[in-house]
Amino acid sequence: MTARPLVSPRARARAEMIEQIKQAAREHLAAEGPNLSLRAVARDLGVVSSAMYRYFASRDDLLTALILDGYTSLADAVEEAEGEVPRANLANRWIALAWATRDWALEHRHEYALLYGSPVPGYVAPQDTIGPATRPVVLAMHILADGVERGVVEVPADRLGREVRADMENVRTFAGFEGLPPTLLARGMSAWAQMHGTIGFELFGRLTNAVSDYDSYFDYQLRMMTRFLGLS
Amino acid sequence: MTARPLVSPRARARAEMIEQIKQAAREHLAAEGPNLSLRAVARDLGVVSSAMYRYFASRDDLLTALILDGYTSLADAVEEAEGEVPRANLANRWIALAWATRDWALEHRHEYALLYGSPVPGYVAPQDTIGPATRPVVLAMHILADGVERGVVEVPADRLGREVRADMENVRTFAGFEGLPPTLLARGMSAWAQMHGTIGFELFGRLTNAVSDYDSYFDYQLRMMTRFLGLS
DNA sequence: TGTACATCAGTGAACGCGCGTTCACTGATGTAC
DNA sequence: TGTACATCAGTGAACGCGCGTTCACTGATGTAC
Repeated sequence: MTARPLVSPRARARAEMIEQIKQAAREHLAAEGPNLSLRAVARDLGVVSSAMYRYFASRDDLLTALILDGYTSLADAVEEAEGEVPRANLANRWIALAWATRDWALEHRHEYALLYGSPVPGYVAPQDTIGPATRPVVLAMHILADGVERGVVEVPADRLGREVRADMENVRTFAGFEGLPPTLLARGMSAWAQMHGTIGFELFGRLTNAVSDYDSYFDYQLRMMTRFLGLS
Repeated sequence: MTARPLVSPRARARAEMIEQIKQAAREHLAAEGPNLSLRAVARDLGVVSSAMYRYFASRDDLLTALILDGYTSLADAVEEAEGEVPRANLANRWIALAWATRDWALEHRHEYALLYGSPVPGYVAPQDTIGPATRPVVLAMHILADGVERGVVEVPADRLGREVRADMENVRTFAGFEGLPPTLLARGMSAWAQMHGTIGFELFGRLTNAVSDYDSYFDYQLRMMTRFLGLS
C-alpha cells in the first residue's frame, strides 16, 4: 500500500510553475522596469501567453502577488537582521534594521520602487498587502518602545500639537505599543521618512555628483538618526 | 510705415501652441498618471496625432520639456516663498521653503512624482535638467550657510568620517558655500531627505491610517527639523 | 489490475486596442521682387 | 501694390508593433469503479 502523497505531483508542478512565473516576472521587472508585461513573462518561460491565465487571473493579480512577496521578503530580511543584535543594544538594532532595508532595496531596486516609489498607474493595492507592508515600520517602533521600557531612551520633551498627538496616540494603540510616548513615536516616523528618503535619493540617482561613497554616507546618516532618537 | 512686429504672428501662434500642448500634457498627466501618450494629448487638443511632430521631435522631447518646466516651476515657487521671509529669521526661511515644496507637490502630484519619484522607464534625463533641478536644495543649503555667517547657527560637533567629509567638502565647493561646515551640510542633506521622504509618504499614501491631519503633521516634522539643524 | 471518464496544462489563432512615428498631401500665411 | 514663390501648420492614411484577454482545442495526467 503506497501512501497518498501529501501534495500530488500535479499540485507540486503547479506551485513550482507559479514560482517560476513570479521569478521570471521579477527578473523582467529588474531588466525592463515597472511596465510588467504578461506576454514578455510568458516568452521568458518559453510558454504561450494565454498559458499565464492558468495561474493568474490577470496581469494585476500577478502584480499583486509580486508586491505581496516583496513586502514579505523585505520584512523577513529586516526582522532577521534586527533579530541578530543583542536586545539591549538599541542603536545597533535600529542600524541593523536600516542596513537590511537598504541592502534589500539595492538588491531589488525595481521591487523597492514598486513598494515605496510612485504608485503604478491604474493599479490599486488590495487590502491584504497592508499587513506585510507595515511589518518593518512596526519593528522600528518596537525598538523605540523597548528602549523606553528598558529606561535607556530619554523621552523627548518636544511639544506636540493636539492633532499630531491624537494621531500618534492612535497609531500607538493600533500597533499595540502602550509604553511608547507620542513625542518619541513622532521622532521615529521622522527618522523613518529620512531613511526611506535617503534610500530613494540613492536609488533614483538624486545624489549623483554629491555623494561618492554611499555606504559611508548612509552609515553617517544613520548615526545622526540614532542620536536624534536618543538610541545612542 | 508699419513697424515689423518683434515676433511674427506665426511665431507667436507657434509659441502659444507649444504652451497649449504642454498644458494639455500636464492635465493628461494629472488625470491618467505617468504614462504620457502623444496621441492622447493630440486628441485633447482636437488635432491629429502627427501634428505633434511640428512641435516636439518625439514623445521623450515633450517629457523633457515637462520635466524642465516642472523643475523651474517648483524652484520659482520655492524661491519666492523663501524670499518673502526676513533674512534674519532662518527657521522661518527653511519652513517657508519646505511648505512651498509641499504645496507645489500637492498641487502637481504627478509632476512631483515625475521629478522625485521612481524614474520613468526608458527615459534618460538630459544634462540641462540638472541646473533647475538643484535650485531648491541649493537654496536650502544657502540658508544654513547664511546662519553660520550670521553667527546664529551652532556648528554641530558631529564627527564625520573621512569619505563623507570629502564628499561634503566637494559639494560645498561645487555650490559655492565656502563658509558651510561639512557637518552642518550633512545635517542639511539629512533634513532634505526627511522632507522629501515625508512628502512622498503623504503623496503615495503610505501614511493613510496613521496620519489624519497632514498639515499639522508636516508642520511638526518641520519644527523637529529646524531644531535638528540648529535654526531654532 | 485495467478501463472509462474527468481534470487540467498548455496551444494557437484571433479579437480589438492604443501606441509612436513616417510620409506625401493641401491650403493658408509670410516674403521677395 | 501685385504677383510668384517659399515656408509652415495641420491632415489623413498607413506602418509595424506589443499588449491583455478569450476561446475552442489537444493531449497528458489523475481518479473512480
